[in-house]
This record gives sequence, structure tokens and C-alpha cells, in this order.
Amino acid sequence: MFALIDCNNFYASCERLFKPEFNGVPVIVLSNNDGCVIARSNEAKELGIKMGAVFYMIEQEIKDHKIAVFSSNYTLYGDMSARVMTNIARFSPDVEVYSIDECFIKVPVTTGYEKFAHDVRNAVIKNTGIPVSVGIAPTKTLAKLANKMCKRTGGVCVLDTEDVITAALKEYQVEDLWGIGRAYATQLIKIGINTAADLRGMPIGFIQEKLTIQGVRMWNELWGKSCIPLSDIIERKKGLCTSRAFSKLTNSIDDLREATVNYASRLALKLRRDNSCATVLSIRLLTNRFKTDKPQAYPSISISLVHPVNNTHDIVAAALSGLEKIYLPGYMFQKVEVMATGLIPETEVQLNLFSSFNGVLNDKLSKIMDDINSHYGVGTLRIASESLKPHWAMKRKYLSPNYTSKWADILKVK
DNA sequence: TCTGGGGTCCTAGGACCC
DNA sequence: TCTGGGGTCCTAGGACCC
Repeated sequence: MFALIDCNNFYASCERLFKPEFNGVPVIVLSNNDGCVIARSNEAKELGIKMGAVFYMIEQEIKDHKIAVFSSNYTLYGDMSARVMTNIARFSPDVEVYSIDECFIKVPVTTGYEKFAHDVRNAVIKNTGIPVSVGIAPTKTLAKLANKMCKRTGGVCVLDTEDVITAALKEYQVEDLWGIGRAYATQLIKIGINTAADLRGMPIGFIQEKLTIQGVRMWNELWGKSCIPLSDIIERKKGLCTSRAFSKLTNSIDDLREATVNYASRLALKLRRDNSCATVLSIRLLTNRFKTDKPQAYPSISISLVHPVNNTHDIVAAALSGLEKIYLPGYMFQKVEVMATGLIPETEVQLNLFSSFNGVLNDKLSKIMDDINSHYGVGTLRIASESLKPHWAMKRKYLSPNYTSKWADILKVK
């Protein structure tokens, strides 16, 4: 049996944890650049605030209902997530951290699933203050489904017999299934497949044709046959990406250079934290796709690097050379994307017979930079062309303090 | 003025091999 | 009159996830 444990309204719950005066009050959390709503407390959901709602379009509603607003604070959420996962790990040796706010575990008991679910839930709530829901079922797909049904059942839901599963599938909308997104949902509903039970009732050939092999796995899982194993080993990443919209559009090559340098050095840091090196670096400029009356362009380039690298200087230099090649003067750009692919572990980097490159493991400069920055704060030591507070930097007007990870931000109790 | 950021997997088709 | 059968690798695009 699998359990899916999911934090309720995770980002909103994190913010509320340190602002208890917002308990019982509608709370929303915004995406980067304070663009749209990405988390809502139950009260905000009840007011009809939609996931993905565009912030500036609902400002009046927010004022009218006195909704508390936060910019997203991933430092805080990441730290709270680690605390939740650590608590869950005490209940099972097999944990797959699936996202920042949810994990699958193998259920270590063979009976008494309800009690087990309540034990996990109560422990996490008591030790971290974050409310969670626990869904238990024979497969991961069904555990996901059980978890979503927790809203009705009070935080815990067990689907352990064929009768219970069948009844649940009949009530469950096909578009809410794990693995059915917008495109598939539209197609399925058009031909009269509305519930999970309808989908499960279709022949496997139909599933294979319409939804490919992943659909076949899901279909089997709905029948209780486990096809998606728990992956409790963290796989190496295949690519890393830094991409962020600017607070305002720009066509200035200087702005774009500055942004590219900033993003590329962030990317280099991500690579080093991942202990991997890039063999290919891609860079892309993007115009604002919502401004349909303005000319659109998404120029990009992929650069094969001479050596696999993860030091800031080489990554930045490659990114800048790419930028010069793709820059188009006549467009207002909203975003630059810097991507590293063809990643290899830094311990497996081969040296090149024909160059003086000394290998990543001898890269003392990066190590010193990272040490100083982790001790004195991000940006203490950086390359000269990187700016600390650029004018195009993303908006984070409603940012909360880093209560759990910065000495200066720790809550003071009188 | 203002619409997120980061990933994964699968398929089809083309280029190439013997 | 008529042009095989089996592969691999890569890329672009589309679907999905949170």
C-alpha cells in the first residue's frame, strides 16, 4: 500500500504559521513578480479566488474582502518542506519526496491503515504546524486520488477494497486524475468519458492509442495493479534552468546582458550544488506572449561547451556570447532563459588532451566564492558585471521574512 | 503597468548505420 | 516490372506534473 501525504495549501500555511493573526482569514500567495495567485487558504478558495488568477485583475476583490497577500518566499517554503519530510520519514523507510509539498511513502503496516494515517497526520501537524492530508491506496495513482478526496473526509482517506475504490472512481472527475491534464481532459469529455470509472471501463487498446504508454500505466493503476514504483533514490537531474521575467519589458541590450550575467551565475551555482557540469548551454529570449498586438519573438541558441564546466566565469561567458548572437533590437523582451543540459557528474569530467583546462575539481575560485557567499550572504562576492539590485528585478512587494533561515529574521517573542 | 518557474516523459520523423 | 530489413541516435513538439 502507498500513502500520499500532501501539505494543505502549503505556501499559504507556511506564511500563516508565522502570522497566527491570519488564521481564519483569507490568505493568498503570489507567483514570482507578484504575477498570479499560486496558493490560497480555504477561506480564499471559498471567496472564489481562482488558482492562477492574475493579481492586478483581482485587486479590488482583495481589498473588499481584506485578503492577506504574500509574495512567494521559496527560502521559507523549502525549509518548512524539509521539516515536514523529516517528520514523515520517521514513519516509513521508503519515502519519495515528489514535490515541495508532497511525498509518497510505502505504508509499513498491513492493517489499521486509518490509524496509521491519523498518526502521521497528527505528528506532522504537532511538530511542524503544517496541516497535511493522507491518502492510502494500493497504487500511487489511487493514493493520489484518495488524497484529493480527503477534503471531504477530514484529512484522511483509505481506499483499500474493490468496493470502496469503485465507489470513489464513480464520483471522481476524469480531469482530476493524476496524468490527465487539460488537453486529454477536453478530448475525453468530448467523447463522453467524464469520470475516473468511465475511463477505467474503456478497453486497453483505446487507452494506449489515446493516452500512450503513460495512460496504460495509469489505467492499470486504477485497476489496483501497481505500475509506477516508488522512486526513493534521487535521480540526477538531466537539465537545470534559470528563467525569470523582468519587472518591465526591455529592448536594451545592456539590460539583457545584465540579466544574462545574473541568471547565468545563478545557474552556475545551481550546477555546483548539484555536483554536476554542463556540456551544453542554451539561452533564449522571450517576448510577452500576452501582448498579442506586439511582435513576438523567441530567439534561442544552444552552445556546445569545450569542456564540461560549472564555474561562474565560463558559464557566464558562454551565455553572453549566445546572447549577442540571438539579440534582436526591434522587440520588447520580457524574459531571458539560461539552460544547462547534457549534465554529467563533476567527478566524471574528462580532461581534454589539447587544452590547459585543469578540471572542475581544481576549481578553487568557485569554492571560495561559494564559501564566502554562504557565510556572508548571497552576492557578497560576485563577478563585476552582475548587479545586486537591478532595476528590472522581479517584484516581491509582499515578501515575508526568512523566519527559519536568517538570523536577523527570527521572530522575537516579548 | 501588471499574466510564474522549474522539471519529466513519450512519440514521430529524419538521418544515419550495416 | 522492380528498390529490404533491421537497427540506433537525435531533435522537436506535445503532453504531463508541481
